[in-house]
Amino acid sequence: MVQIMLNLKPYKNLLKQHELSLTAVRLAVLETLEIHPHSDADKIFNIVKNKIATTSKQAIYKNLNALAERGIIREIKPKGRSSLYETRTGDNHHHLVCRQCGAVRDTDCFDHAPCLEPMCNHGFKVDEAEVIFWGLCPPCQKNLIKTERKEK
Amino acid sequence: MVQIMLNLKPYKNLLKQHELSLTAVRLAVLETLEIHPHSDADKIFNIVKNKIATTSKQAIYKNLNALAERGIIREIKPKGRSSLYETRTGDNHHHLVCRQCGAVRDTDCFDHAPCLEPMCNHGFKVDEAEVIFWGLCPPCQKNLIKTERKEK
DNA sequence: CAAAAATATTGATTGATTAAATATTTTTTG
DNA sequence: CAAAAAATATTTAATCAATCAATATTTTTG
Repeated sequence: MVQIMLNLKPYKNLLKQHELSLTAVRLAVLETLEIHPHSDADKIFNIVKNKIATTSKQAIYKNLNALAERGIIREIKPKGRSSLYETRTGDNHHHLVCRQCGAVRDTDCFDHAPCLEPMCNHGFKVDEAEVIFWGLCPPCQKNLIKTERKEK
Repeated sequence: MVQIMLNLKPYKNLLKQHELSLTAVRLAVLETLEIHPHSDADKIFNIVKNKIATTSKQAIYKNLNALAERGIIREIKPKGRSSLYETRTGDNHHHLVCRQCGAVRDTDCFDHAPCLEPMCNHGFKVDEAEVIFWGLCPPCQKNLIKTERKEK
């Protein structure tokens, strides 16, 4: 098991600013997301449980919602999966999701904010563009080629 | 109640091409989606039930999945909502979703296919870009202004 | 450190969606 | 066109993520 030292001070300040108390579970959730971006509640729960054996899934969910509401973390929800969370926020970056294995990768926004300008906005006041690129990650592309060969 | 006559022949051909049988429920689902784009399974179920009183939600779900798998319809899933379906496919168009009332509107893809080109693709082979623009629709913007005035 | 506020834990519940088994409809074939 | 085969529909039960409510514990504040 690898121990990674994280500086949680910036988060502690951020939580204070948002009038959120500094609880063990909350900090553990943030730490987990720093190390494992794009995790879902279940995965976070299992990781946090290693540190805080008595923790509950409910606490994980509540914290994820509280943090996401305040923009401290960001929630993405590719269809067919549970919600995923990440600490990288405020840059409107996008995601690549593998149809096969579910791998998730970040990719930058095209420009400063063109993503917030749809072709026709129907009078909508747009504040967020959520972009998911669906496809196959490199390993799954290779597996597909192997499978195709076998099928011949 | 307004009766709208729809020509379902193109769909019948499409279903044949995909080796799907022409069942009453399936055609009713397609007809419903033509008239009410961005409907969820429950809404479709209720509308279809008016025509086919004995129908089941299970049949609706199975048909939606079968049609979506073959690209005959498209599924979108804004976070926090059930899956929505539409018959407009193949043009990689995007969606505007109102945070307040949930209204959904189509908006065209920016260009022919730039949406399929993320900044950095991490070696992914991308085949679809799913874009949801979040914001407020015109009526909800007005309501917000009213509410702000009242609060003063 | 004690009171007040916020959060955590526990247990039950919801809601969308899927699974499995049987009945019915649609398609195919002679 | 009728019977067999295949596909689909219906019914009932189950799953899974996520939320709600009530009580216990922790954190914050003065």
